[in-house]
Amino acid sequence: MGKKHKDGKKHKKKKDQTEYTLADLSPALTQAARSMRTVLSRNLLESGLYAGQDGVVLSLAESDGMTAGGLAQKLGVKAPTMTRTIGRMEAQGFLKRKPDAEDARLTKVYLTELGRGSVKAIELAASSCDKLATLDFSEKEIRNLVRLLKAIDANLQAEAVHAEEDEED
Amino acid sequence: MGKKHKDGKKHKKKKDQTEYTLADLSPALTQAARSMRTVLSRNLLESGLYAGQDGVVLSLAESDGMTAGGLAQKLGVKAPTMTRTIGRMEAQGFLKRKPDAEDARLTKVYLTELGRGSVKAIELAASSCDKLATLDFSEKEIRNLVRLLKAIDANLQAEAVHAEEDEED
DNA sequence: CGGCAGCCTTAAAAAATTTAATTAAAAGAT
DNA sequence: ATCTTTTAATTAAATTTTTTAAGGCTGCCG
Repeated sequence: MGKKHKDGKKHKKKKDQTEYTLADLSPALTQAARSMRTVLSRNLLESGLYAGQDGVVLSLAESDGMTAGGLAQKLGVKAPTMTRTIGRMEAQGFLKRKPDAEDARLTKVYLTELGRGSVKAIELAASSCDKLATLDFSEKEIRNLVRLLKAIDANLQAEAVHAEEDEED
Repeated sequence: MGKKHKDGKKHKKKKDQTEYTLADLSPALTQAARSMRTVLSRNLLESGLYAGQDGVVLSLAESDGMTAGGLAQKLGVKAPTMTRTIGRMEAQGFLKRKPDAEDARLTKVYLTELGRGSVKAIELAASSCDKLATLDFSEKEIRNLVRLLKAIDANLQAEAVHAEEDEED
């Protein structure tokens, strides 16, 4: 039988100065986000947090007492998903629910001591992940990158809202 | 529609020139990717494609005859997931499997006519999405953005592989 | 007061992904 | 040359996650 050589196909690193175009954006973004989430999830495990929970803690750290719906909207998930996430996190002791005094329909969410303590761990986990991801970036590049990512989200969400209105039958 | 002027004279102490830091990266990336995928999925529906399938078509368009495992690795999913995706896409007529002549263990995957025809639709859908996302970006910004995203993925995947080796009990 | 609308939760259903186990084939060793 | 080990893909089972639909409570307004 013919012998099989399997060398030389491991890395195709010949695209050092590739001219990326707009068409490369969505796959690159998807891939980067997936890798990011993989590493971040692993880092978060040590804090007892699961994927998706970090955003809740950070949102509350920034503005405690957000409503469940507000969190859902901010984090881009549906209401039941947020309910489940909040429920689990409440069971884990990271936060607690409290009905709003003025409007009893609203469920406001507050960080507990544990939750507030976990903020640093999350930031550390995220920081570690972010640092690894941007090892060879300049600070200016990072600022620009974040700025563009936020702009992308804003541009797309404007359209998403528009399309949502279309769904009304 | 859209905002032409953004005076931003609210009594917020944040001006337009928000100083983003490394810590803003992972949430921004996650959010942007989610919004991107939401819009892209909606665009792809018209081609009969579901989420995750576009990457397969585009990979094959770039290099037809990839193995199932190669696709899985490239797209960052586990083998069974790729098997299922390929199976569904084969049933949909977008591609076909063919055992490798030299190594019968390998399943090579080739685009069909339909699959090859869908490339343009995917690129169009992605392009539409990408354009919307980067409405107000310069071309230079886009190139830089993609370059950085690719670098992020590369940096993180290096670590992901490393950690995978750690898992060996 | 009674109906309507908003917000959250629960329940049920659907989908997707991961782990583990199976089949098949190639490479290597005895 | 045969047997063992390793690699690739698939199948099966189970876990997890997300979406849709329905229910319940509250505030608002006629």
